[in-house]
This record gives sequence, C-alpha cells and structure tokens, in this order.
Amino acid sequence: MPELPEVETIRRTLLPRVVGRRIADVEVREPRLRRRIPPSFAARLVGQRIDGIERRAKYLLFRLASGDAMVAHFGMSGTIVIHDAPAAPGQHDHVRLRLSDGSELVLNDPRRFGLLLLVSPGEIEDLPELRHLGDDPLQGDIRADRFAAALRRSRRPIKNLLLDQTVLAGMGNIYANEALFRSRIRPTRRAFRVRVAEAEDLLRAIRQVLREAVDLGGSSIADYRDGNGRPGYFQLRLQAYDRAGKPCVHCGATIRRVVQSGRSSFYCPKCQH
DNA sequence: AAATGAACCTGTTTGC
DNA sequence: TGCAAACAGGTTCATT
Repeated sequence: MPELPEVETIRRTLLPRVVGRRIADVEVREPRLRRRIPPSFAARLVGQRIDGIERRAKYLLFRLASGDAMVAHFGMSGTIVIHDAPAAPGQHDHVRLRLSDGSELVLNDPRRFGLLLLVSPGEIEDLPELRHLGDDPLQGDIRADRFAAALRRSRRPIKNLLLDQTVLAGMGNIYANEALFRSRIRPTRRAFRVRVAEAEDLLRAIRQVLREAVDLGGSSIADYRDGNGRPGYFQLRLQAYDRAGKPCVHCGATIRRVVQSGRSSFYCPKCQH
C-alpha cells in the first residue's frame, strides 16, 4: 500500500503527537511480520522517549532518546494510527505502544508484509534494508545526468527500473505509472531506449507527482489511512493507475493494462511511446 | 550477472 | 447464488 507519499503523510501526522512522549507500555499481539518481532522488543522499548521521526524512502525511523531507532515499513497493507486513548484492539492490530500522555500508537497490517525493527545506534546504517536504497526523489539533490546514466546501463523495462529501490527509492506501482504517463513514456520501453531529454522530463514528473501526492495526503485506493485515521485524496487525481478501459484524460484513447514482472502497468497507447 | 517468477499473507473483486 | 480464480499499495529469495 504505502509508497513514499503515504509514508511521508503518516510521518507528518504522527510527528506532533509523539515527539517528547515516552513509551509507557508495549504489547506485541502478533509477532509474525515479514521478520518475527523478537521477545526482547517490548522490554527494550519501554521507558524510551521519542525524539523524532525520520523517513527514508518507504521506511520510518522513530528516533529514541537512547540513540536506538524503531524502524517501520508498511508493506502492502500496513499503517500506524494514533488514538487519543487506548481502544479495544481491532483485527490485525499487531503492535500497540502506549505513550506517556495516555495516547496509543497502533500498527495494523492485515497482510503482514510490513516490518518493525528495533536497532541500536551502530546498527542503523548497516541495516541491509536501508543500505541499498537509492536516492530519495524528494530529499537531497538528484543529478539528472546520473539518473540518465543509470537508465542507459539497463536493458529492463523502464517501469521495472522505477520500482527497483536501489536506483530511486520511494516509488511504487501507483506513482511509477503516473510519472510515466505524465512524461509520455510507455512502461514497457527498455530503460536504455529513454533519451537523455526524456530522462530529465521523467525525473521532473517523478518529483512533481510525488510532491502533489504528499500535498494531498497520499492515495487511498481501498483502505490506506494516515496517522490520524484519515484518508488521502490523490486517488482523485490518478490519470493512469487502475484506469484500464477508461478514456485517456488527454486524448480519449482507451487506457491499457499490461502485466510486467507480476505487477499491473497502465498506459495510454496513443500518448505514451 | 541481470532479470524474471514465486513466495510471503489476508481480503476483496471478478467471472463462470 | 456460490465458489474459485484473480488481484491488491512491497520486498526477498531462488532460479534462469
């Protein structure tokens, strides 16, 4: 579910409600996520103060006063919501963190593809999950020529390359499709066939679509919710994703769906080449 | 060695 | 109507 804009929205909504609070109690109701949550998790977390939340691509790092970090990833169906007061746990509420002000952070993830780790300061930069991440399109300065060079080196379809988190990190299926639609590049085109000027356009489109999606609080296709339990609104602006059979907003041609490496791609056969 | 497909899960939608 | 298949926002591992 959550791609960069959704994860950033969760970060922003949680931030003012957790910073400065201590973790008073931890309940792991279901430890079997992508990696099993170890028995030591709860005890190590209790008593720690949350100093901030950092985002790296689709990961959130809850910075703790001790220097430790709680790293969260939401897989396809996960989210973290904060409640003013403890509520009865719902289905798939796997981890509950009670904070010092009486509020409660809840990790919910029906498919359990998500991840929750507690790492000590020395381990953070060595985490395999974080170490291989490419540039975050909304952080730092990505050089367009470096991006173009990466495309030139690859024979795979451009869409697959955009989903590969080691090149650019943060895009998923929705925003890869949207960025390609905006830059009029067909998802099936091999990356090395994308011209330098087109690569520059594509990078601009990627940043633009991600920024707009963050501004609208992400996309709620089925059940995504932010840290306050509220939906995003970018799904109303989707021009390609999940629009197979519908008319292209530019030319009226029928949007097509193809499957690439097991993921759906959507494109306008007339606008995108 | 890059690149594809299967696997990991549960829930919802689609099609016969 | 009912049931099975297909599909879903992601990542990782095994296999070509």
